[in-house]
Amino acid sequence: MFMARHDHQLHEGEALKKAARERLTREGEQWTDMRASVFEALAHFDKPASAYDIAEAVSKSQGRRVAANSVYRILDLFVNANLARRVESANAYVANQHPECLHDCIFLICDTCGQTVHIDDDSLSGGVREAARSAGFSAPRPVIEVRGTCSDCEHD
Amino acid sequence: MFMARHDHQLHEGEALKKAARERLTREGEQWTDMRASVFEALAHFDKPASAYDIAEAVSKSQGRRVAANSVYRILDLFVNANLARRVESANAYVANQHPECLHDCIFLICDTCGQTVHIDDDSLSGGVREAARSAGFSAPRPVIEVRGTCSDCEHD
DNA sequence: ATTCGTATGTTATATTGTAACTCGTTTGCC
DNA sequence: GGCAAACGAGTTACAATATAACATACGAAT
Repeated sequence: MFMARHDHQLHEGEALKKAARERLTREGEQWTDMRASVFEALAHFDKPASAYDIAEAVSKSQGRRVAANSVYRILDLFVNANLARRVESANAYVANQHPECLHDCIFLICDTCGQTVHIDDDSLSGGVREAARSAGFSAPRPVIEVRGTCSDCEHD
Repeated sequence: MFMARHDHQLHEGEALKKAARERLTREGEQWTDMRASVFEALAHFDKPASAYDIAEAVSKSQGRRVAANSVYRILDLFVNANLARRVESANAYVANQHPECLHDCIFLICDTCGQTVHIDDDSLSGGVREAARSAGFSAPRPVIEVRGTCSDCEHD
């Protein structure tokens, strides 16, 4: 089976941070220190991170106690602005590697190690959207995730 | 777009309860009073119910305090036995209307009223499974849900 | 200077989910 | 019958996730 190809850029490190900042400001929102800290913490995790994980990381990097509360607010903002995604079946968040373009994305989450890979396949997500529409749902936002075992964990 | 058709039976009321009991006993599990109560409570909700919602309903029907704890155990059993499904994006559960056959199912959840409809489309879910496999994931269990607005709530 | 909007802090609380241990009943075995 | 094993459920405690309500800080607009 063929995967939909991405010809847009995947950002990382500083480039990702810059792309995120630009995206957020283009939305008319501010790129504050706090938001930068939260984004940085989020981007440094190599698997989906809970709001509390992020609160802890930010607390460390700031040398003061940052409440989960504030992190939730910023994560909500990020999700709305397409800077981050929520992984529903893990109650956790990941940074979006290409905040400039909209996709329904598909997460593959390893039940063993928690590693999560993110694929885009607009034909699949489009099919799901269409199915929802023909059932009378408007403004559909597909949540497509797969729990399973990744190839690394399979070799045990 | 065409929907995969279901030619199997949709159960309701007593028939559903009977089908659930048969399925569970065929799995080698017991159909106890407590399990019957939980199933009944679950089946009576017209939208996904949290474990705590169910605990409350069961408490009422039994005239005594039933802890959420016990309900969770039974819900897990039900999910494993295909008597119920978990709606990940709502942290809630629904009864499976046809416990005798396996499907990856797709939930459409109205963000306004909470109503949830359940569709099966094996070509869509199969596509998601395949995408996961070709990314190296084994034993894939798709979670496909759509948040949106149902046709009833659209007319406001 | 005052007011307003926005971002964040602070505290409290609600909701969802597990862990650990106990008790009672049934079943099978001697 | 007596006993142990297996299972279902009760009970208590707690962990993890999420939201609500209100206070404070600060810059921009009037």
